[in-house]
Amino acid sequence: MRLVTLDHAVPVKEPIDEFAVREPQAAPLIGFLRAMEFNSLTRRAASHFNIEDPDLIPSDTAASPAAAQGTAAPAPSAKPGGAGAVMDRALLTKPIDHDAYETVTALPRLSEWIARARELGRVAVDTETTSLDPMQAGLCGVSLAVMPGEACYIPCGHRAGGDLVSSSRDAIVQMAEADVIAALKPLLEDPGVLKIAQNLKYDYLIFLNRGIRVAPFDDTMLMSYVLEGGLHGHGMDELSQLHLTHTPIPFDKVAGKGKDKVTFDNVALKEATHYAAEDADVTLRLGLLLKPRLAAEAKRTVYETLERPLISVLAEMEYAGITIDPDLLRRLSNDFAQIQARMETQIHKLAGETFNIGSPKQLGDILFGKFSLPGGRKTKTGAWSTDAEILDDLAAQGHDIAKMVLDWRQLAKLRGTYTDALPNYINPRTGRVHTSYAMASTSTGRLASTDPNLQNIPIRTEEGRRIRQAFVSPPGAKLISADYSQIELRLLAHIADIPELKKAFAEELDIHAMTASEIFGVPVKGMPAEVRRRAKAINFGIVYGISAFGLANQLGIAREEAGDYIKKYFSRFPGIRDYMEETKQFARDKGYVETLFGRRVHIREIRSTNPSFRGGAERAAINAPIQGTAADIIRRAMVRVPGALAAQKLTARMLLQVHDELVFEAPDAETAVAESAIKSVMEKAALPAIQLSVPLTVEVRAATNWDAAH
DNA sequence: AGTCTCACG
DNA sequence: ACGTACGTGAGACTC
Repeated sequence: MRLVTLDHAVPVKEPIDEFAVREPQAAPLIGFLRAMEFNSLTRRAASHFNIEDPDLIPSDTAASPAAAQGTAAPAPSAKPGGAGAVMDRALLTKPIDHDAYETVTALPRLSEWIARARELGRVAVDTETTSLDPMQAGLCGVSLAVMPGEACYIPCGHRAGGDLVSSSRDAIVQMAEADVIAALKPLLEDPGVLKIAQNLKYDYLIFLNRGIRVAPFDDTMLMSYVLEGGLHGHGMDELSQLHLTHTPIPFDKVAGKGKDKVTFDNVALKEATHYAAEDADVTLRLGLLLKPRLAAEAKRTVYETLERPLISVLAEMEYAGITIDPDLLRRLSNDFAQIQARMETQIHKLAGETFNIGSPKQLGDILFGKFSLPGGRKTKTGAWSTDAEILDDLAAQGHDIAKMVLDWRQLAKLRGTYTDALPNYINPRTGRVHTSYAMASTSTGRLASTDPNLQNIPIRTEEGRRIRQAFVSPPGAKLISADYSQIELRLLAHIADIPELKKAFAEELDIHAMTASEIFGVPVKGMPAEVRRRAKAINFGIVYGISAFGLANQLGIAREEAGDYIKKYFSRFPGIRDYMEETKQFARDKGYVETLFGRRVHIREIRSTNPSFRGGAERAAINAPIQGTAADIIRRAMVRVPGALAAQKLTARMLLQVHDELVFEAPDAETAVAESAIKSVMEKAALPAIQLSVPLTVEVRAATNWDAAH
C-alpha cells in the first residue's frame, strides 16, 4: 500500500496498521476478544489516516456485497502482538479514581507523559476551553490518558488556582499556554502516535487555531455512531454510562449552572483535574473498547472511509468560514421591517383589534374563535393550528387576513432567523462566519449544521434569495457551487433496479416528466405543468416511503385519488414496491438497514406494536438507504476533493456542504480549473467501491455570491 | 423546557 | 380505526 501525504498531512515515518494483527476469519465474539487483546495496546499504533484513496484499505464489509467490490487490498496477514499487553474488560472498567489523576504544572513532568505516550504509540486527548465555539474559545488546559486510570491534566489558562497557588506570588501554578503547545505539538503531529478523542473535530480546531494539525487520530464518538447509529446518542456521558457503567462528573458540577455558571478557566485546578483527566480516561477506555468492535462487526471501512478522514476535512472547512455582507443584510432587514409594519396595520384592522401576530395562540383565537372561520384543526396539545397549510386554505377561500399573515410570517422568519441573526455570527477575529457540522447527530449519515445552520439558507422565494446574495466571495475570488442533480432518485433507480428509471437517467431525460408520462399516459411534449408537478410529488413521496395520506396532503387531493396514483405507479414500476417490501422485511428481521457503502442505520421502532410508530419506522427504513447512500457519496467526494485540488496546485477551499451541494471559494484565475476538478471528483465519488448503474451528474457554477452561483 | 412554525435538502 | 409523507436546526412564544 502506498502512503502519501495530503495537503495538510505530515510525512508518515512508520506506517504501521493497528489492525494488522486481526485474524481475518475470526468469528465475531472471538474476533472481538482477539482484536481487543492484540490491537489495543500494541506499541506504535499509528493508523493510516493519510491514505490517498479511502478504498485502498482491507476488506471487512463482505456482508455488504456491493461495498465489498471496491476493496482492493488483501486482508493483512496476522503478526505477533509484539509488545501488546492483554487489555481485558476488568481493566477497562476498573473504578475511576479522581485522586489518582495528576495535575501537570511544569515541563519535566509533561515530558514524562509525552514519553509515555510515545512508548505506547497512543494517547487519549481532551481540551478544556472557555467556549463551545472552537473558533473563539480560550484554552484552559489539555488532558491526556495513556492507560485506564492513568491520566493527567495540564492547565495553562486558569484564573483560579484553589490550593494550587504559589504562596509567595499568589500566582496560579501552571505552565504558559505557549510552552504547553510547543511541548505537545510534536506529539500531536507524530505519525507514530495515535491520538484518541471524543468528538475530535472540536479539539482539532482548538489546536489548529494554535498551529497544530493533529494526526493520526481516532474518534470514539464516530466509532459509536458507526456501530450504533440510530440506537442512542453518542455524547461521552451517554457512552460512558452505556459501555463503562460509569457516570462522569457532570460539567455543571464543576462549572455551576444558571447565574452561577462560570467558564472553565475559573474552575479551581483540583476540580478541573478531576473533571478533565476523567474525560481523557473515559475516552481512552471507550476507544479501547469500541475500536476492535469496528473490525469485528465489519464496520471498519465505513469508519475509516466515511467518518475518520472527514474530521479534518470538516474542521478545515469550519476554520475557513465564509464571508457574508452584513450591510446588505441590514438593508434587507430594514426593507422587510417596513413592509411588515404596513402588513401589521392591515392585519389588525381586519382583525378589529391589535394582537401579537407572531403568537400562534392569539392568531388562532382570532381566526377560529372570534371569526369562527372554517377549516380549523387542532394541534396535538389542543390549540388551534395556524400553520401555512391552514392559512393557505383560508386564503384560497378569500380571507385576505390569512394571506397577509402568511406574508408577514415569511418576513418575520427571514428577519429573525437570517437577516438579523447571521451578522451576530461574524467572528470578530476572522471577519467570517464559521458554522459547525455535527457528524453524529442524524440517523442517516447526513451532516447537520449549527451555530449558525448554513444548510437552511433560503432559496425558494425571491425575498429568500436576496439573503443568499449576502453570502459572497472576497475581492479577487469567486464562490463555486457544485450540486448533485437528482441524486436520491438516481440512487433509487439503482438500488431498486428500475430499468425505465435507469434508462431515463442514462439519457438525461426530465425524470418527473417521464414519470408523469408513464403513469398518466400524457406525452412529455406539451405536458401541462400541473401533470408534471404531480409526478414530481409522487417521485419525492416514493423516496420518503409513500403513503396515500401523505401524497394527498402534499398535492391537496383526495386520499382515494392519491391512492390511485400510487397504485398506478407501482403497477408501472413494480420493482419499487418490491424494494419497499424487501427493505421493510430486512429492517424487521435485523433491526437496521444499510446504505450501499455498508453504513448501518438502526430503526428502533420497526417492531413497535403501535401501528403509527411502526408505520413511521417503515418509512424511515425505506428512506434511509437512499438518503444515507447519498450522504455517503458526498462524504467520499469531500474526503477526496482537498487532495484533488492540491494535486493541481489549486488554492480553492471547500467552505460548505448542504447535503447534495458543496460550496467552494477560489481565486478568479483558478475557477475554471477548480470547477472541472470538483465536478470530476464528485461525479466519480462512488467509485471504485460501487459502480452505479446510473450516472451521477454534478452542476457547477461560479459567481461572486451564493445565489448567483447556485 | 416544550410547542409551534418554517427555513433547507 | 389510526395517523404518517424522509432528514434536519432555530427563533418566538408560552408555561
